[in-house]
Formats: sequence, structure tokens, C-alpha cells
Amino acid sequence: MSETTRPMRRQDIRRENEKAILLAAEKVFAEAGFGGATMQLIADLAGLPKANLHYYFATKEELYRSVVQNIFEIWLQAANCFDAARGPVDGISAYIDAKMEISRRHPDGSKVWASEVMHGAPVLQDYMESTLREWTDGRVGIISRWIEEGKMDPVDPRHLLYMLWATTQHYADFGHQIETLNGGKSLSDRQWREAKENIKRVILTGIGAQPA
Amino acid sequence: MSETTRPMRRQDIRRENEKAILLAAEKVFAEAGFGGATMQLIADLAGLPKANLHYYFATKEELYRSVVQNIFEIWLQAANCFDAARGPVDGISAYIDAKMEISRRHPDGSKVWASEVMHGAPVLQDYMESTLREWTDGRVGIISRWIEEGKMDPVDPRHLLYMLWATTQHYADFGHQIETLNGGKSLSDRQWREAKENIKRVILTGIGAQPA
DNA sequence: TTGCATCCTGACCGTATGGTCAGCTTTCAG
DNA sequence: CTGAAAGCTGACCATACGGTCAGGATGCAA
Repeated sequence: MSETTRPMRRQDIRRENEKAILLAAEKVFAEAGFGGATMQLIADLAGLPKANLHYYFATKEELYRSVVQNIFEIWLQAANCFDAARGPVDGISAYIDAKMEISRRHPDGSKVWASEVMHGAPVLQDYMESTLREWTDGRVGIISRWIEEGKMDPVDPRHLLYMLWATTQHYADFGHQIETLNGGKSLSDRQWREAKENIKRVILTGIGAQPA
Repeated sequence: MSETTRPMRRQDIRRENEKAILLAAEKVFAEAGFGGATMQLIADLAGLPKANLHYYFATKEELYRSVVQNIFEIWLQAANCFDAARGPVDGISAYIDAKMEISRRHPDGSKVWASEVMHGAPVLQDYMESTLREWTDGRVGIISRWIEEGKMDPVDPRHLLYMLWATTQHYADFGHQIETLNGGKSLSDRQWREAKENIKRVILTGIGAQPA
């Protein structure tokens, strides 16, 4: 089976194990929350003995912190879509696409992030007060300029951002509810596309930035 | 201090203690999640010895279930706003107002609900498959009729509902993030009003149901 | 007043969990 | 080839947690 040659250099071992642990941890933290997650469960899912987890991540908190920071990185990457854009139609469309893709591809990460924020961001508080705040202020500036330039209606930029975050993140965090209401089946490719289109259309129309 | 006459009839005792416990539990479950919450913490917050909690609620699961069901009741009540409405402007406006009021007045409840759904709705699964599904199907019907009658653009009713849930719930679940971005202060009356107005305006405009 | 049901609680218990550690195996530079 | 560093792990520990229970206090109907 997987008993092919396994020389494996030290570096590779470290990288692969950390990756496996982080992936397992993300899933378990997402499903059970920080308090409900156990190192044993994560270890089992990662296919490693529990003691080995503590070799790579000294404490549960440290492991959790790594998971959360990973998500934050992904989150920030998607945020760049805004910058390259010439106007609200391009920028917001791209941002919605990117965030919906995250909701679809990294639902566990999204849930961990949501959980972290809901519990008062014990780990990410400093990031939120620095990186997130700066990013937000920057985008508020961009949106304000679009408004000044008459490219969209005068909508409060912050509430618009919250709306974008909320609507896109919802498909990950409340994915179970959506699935249940979808007859117990996860959304198809087509349904995901429709979701994106609907969100884009309603919001872009709603802020007076006609898509066509 | 509170050592005024305390005859307290049995009925009252029971009612008041259950109320205090449920309130404390809601807060602790919201802040720490099910797994992170401890009966001791809830007991302390409710001002009762831990053993007394188990007199009223046999297990942690039972207490949690009660909390979650309470939220669901409130949630369903707000849902009625839809029925009395003549068209999308009235209906959706009222619904947004109601749900934003819940986010503001019961943030803990909202968080517990979100947490429950995020973790796969272990307690509420049956409710979601019956009550919630029925409610949703009903509202989908109403919205579809509005579309047929030309009162709004042809937007997928389900995705519209998700959008309403997402945007309003966001102000509770991600309240901490919003506060942080608001300079660490909770939203003022005015800001809450602006939030509501923004959401209503964008969505109602976005679906082609002009507010004026 | 009496008897009983309800209410209350300190002390206790079994278990699960995060974390430790001594000692093993494997990689790899020199 | 060799030794040291990195990687690995079964067995173990202390603690915290959910839950129990015997027995005391209190409201209340008769």
C-alpha cells in the first residue's frame, strides 16, 4: 500500500506532519469548538499518536493559534481582490467570488474563524486591532472614493463590508442549515454559481453599481 | 441589601431559579461554546451552588437543549413579520428590523444558535428538518408570489432568505469584530439605526422593490 | 402542629483530558 | 562508520469536570 520507499528527509517529515496535524486540527476545532476538541481526536484524525502532537505543538492553545492564523492568512489574501479593481463592479464581484470560494473550499477554517470571533477573539485580538483594522480602513477609503466619483450610491462603507462578510461567510458557517434546507444534500456546482450570482446582483444593484 | 422579606412561593422559586440558570447558561454557552462551558461557571454566574443546577437540569446536555430551544422560539416569533405584509417592502423591512432587534437584545442567544448550527445542529436537527423547513418553504412561496406579481425582481427566494439571515445575524455573532473596528465601543443607537437602514436600502433596492 | 413534598447543598466519585517523560528509533553531517 | 540531533511513543500523572447522594432546610396543605 503506502509502503513504498520512504526515505523522507527530516525537513519533509516535519512539513508533512505539521500539515497533517493542522488539517486535522482545523476539522476538529471546527466541528467541536476549542473546548470540545480533544488532542486525542486530532491525533487520531492525523494518524499520529497523541504524544507526537505535543512534539510539534507544545499545547492545545498553540495548535489552535496556528490554525487560526492560517485562516487569517487566507482571509487576507482574498482581500486583495479589492485593490486591483477599477470600480465597485469589478472589485466587489471579485471579492464576493473569492470569499465564496473560501466558504466552499475551506468551510472548516471559516468556522474556526467565526468561532474565534464569537468567543471574543482571545487569540486574534491584536491582529484585529492592527492588521484587520488597517485593511478595513483602507477599503473604506476605496469605497468612499468610488462614492465620490459617482460610481455607486452613498452607502456606508463599513456596513457594506459587513454585509459582504456576512453573506459570503454564511455559506460556510451555516452550511449545515443550508444543506438541510436543500434536502440534506450539499449545494451543487450550479447552486454555488447561483448563490454567487444572486449575492452579486442584489448587492451591486443595491448600491447602485449596475453590473451591466 | 437583598435581605428584604423573602417568603417566596414554591412556584416562584422554581420559575426564578430556572430563569436565572437559563440566563447564565446562555451567556456561558455563548462565550465558551458547549465544550468550553462548565456547570461550575454557570452556577457561579447564576449565584447558585453547582449541585442546585443539577436539581433543575439533570445534565449539561439538557440545560443546553433548553437554552437552544428558547432561542429557536424567539427566532420563530420574529419570523411572523413576513406574514402580515402586503409586499416585499413591508415584509422584508419588518423582518430585518425584528432580526436586528434580536441581534441587539439577544446576542448571546444568537451566538448559541450559530454555534449549534455550525457544529451540525446535534440538538436542533429535527427542528430544522420540520419546523424550519416548513417555515422556509412558506416564505419561499410568499416571495415567489411577490415576484410573480411584479413587486420585486426575480431573485432566488432561498438565497434572498440566506442573505437576510446572514446580514442580520452577523451583527450579533461578529459583534466583537464590529466593536473592535468601531474603536472598541459597542454600536450606538444611531449606528444601529444606520445599520438597519443600510441593510434595508441595499437589499430592497437590490431586489428591485423600491422603498419609496 | 404535623407530615410531606419540594428545595437545597457540601462532600464525594469516576472519568477524561492536557500534558510529561524516559528511552527508543531514525536521519545525517563529518 | 559514528555520534549527536531530530523524531517518535507507551506509560504515566495531576487536574478539572460532570454528575451523585445523603441528609438538612423550608414551604405548605390539612
